[in-house]
Amino acid sequence: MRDLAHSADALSRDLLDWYDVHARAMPWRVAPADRAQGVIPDPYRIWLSEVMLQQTTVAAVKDYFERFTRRWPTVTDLAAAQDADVMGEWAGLGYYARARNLLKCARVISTERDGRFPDSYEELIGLPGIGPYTAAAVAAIAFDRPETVLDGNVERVMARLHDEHAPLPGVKPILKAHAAALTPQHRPGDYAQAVMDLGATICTPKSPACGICPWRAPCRARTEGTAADLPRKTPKKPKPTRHGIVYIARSECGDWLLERRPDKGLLGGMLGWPGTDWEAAPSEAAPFDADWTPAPAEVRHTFTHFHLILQIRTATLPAGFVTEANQELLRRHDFRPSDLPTVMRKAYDLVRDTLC
DNA sequence: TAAGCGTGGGG
DNA sequence: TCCCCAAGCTT
Repeated sequence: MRDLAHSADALSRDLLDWYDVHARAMPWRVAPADRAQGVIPDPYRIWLSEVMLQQTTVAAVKDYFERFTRRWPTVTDLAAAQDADVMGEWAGLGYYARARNLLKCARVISTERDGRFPDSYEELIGLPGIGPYTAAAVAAIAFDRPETVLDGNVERVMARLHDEHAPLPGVKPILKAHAAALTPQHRPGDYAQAVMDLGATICTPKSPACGICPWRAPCRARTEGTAADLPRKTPKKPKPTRHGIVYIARSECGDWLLERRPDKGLLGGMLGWPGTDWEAAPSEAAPFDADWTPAPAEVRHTFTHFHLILQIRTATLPAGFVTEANQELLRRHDFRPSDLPTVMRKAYDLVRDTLC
């Protein structure tokens, strides 16, 4: 790989100068001015925010972060929480394995490390839910270690800065090397956040604002006019459409019949309505015999790798109904629709007025 | 290693 | 409407 015309020191300095002025305020972030005054970030809040931010936008995370930290102010508080409460608070944020691993990790930190987070990449990586990105991010942001973060933003910024045309994910090691070469020993925590802010606000996927970029001078893709086309990616597979049926039942006194989904797989560990598997063609699988009423509308929902069309049936639960091991009968005041993953809440929203 | 794993917003 | 994408991890 060729070196840039500008030194790594000059680049990191220019970016930190830009960050000092343009750093976005976030609930978990210590502003650069406060950091300069000696304010230290709370590793628990940095870790929690980074896990929430995996494949998730800042806008989507903010409210969840506020609710989590209000309810569980420390990692020890979180470790002591009920599984169902944590899954319920995570509902709607997606990628639910994150919530299960979050709780596992909190319990390891709480019981095996006296509630204190490790401060190095090597000790962080491999904790439940902490991979290469999150380990580097926590080490850099919470502990100001000179680790290199490589997320989608940094990949894009590096691909453009060096005009790398080879497609992701194959080119990732090259981009990581480019990023590592720029990581400074001075203020590495602020620098890590600065590169990501740059990618999120200036070096955006479409129509990047090259004219106001602190790296406009050294950027090769800007010179070549290729910025908007980078990084290249290998084409994605088309999403198939699957079908299913959910069965929403209430007892005479208003209790709701729900199921706790198995930990592994789609929506693992989350609450949901009893229903069929989701496959190419639906087949009935009612949780009990009844005169099930088809709902007039159906749920359309898209997951990471397939589209789903979900029919809904409703019925009244027979008196004396006995729940299976994975089922729960939730009293009207104990049932919070916000505890449901979005696809299940959509089904609820379509029938709630006819059942309440 | 490539596939599985959510959701909401923007162009 | 549809596709892309977002501070990735696990198996």
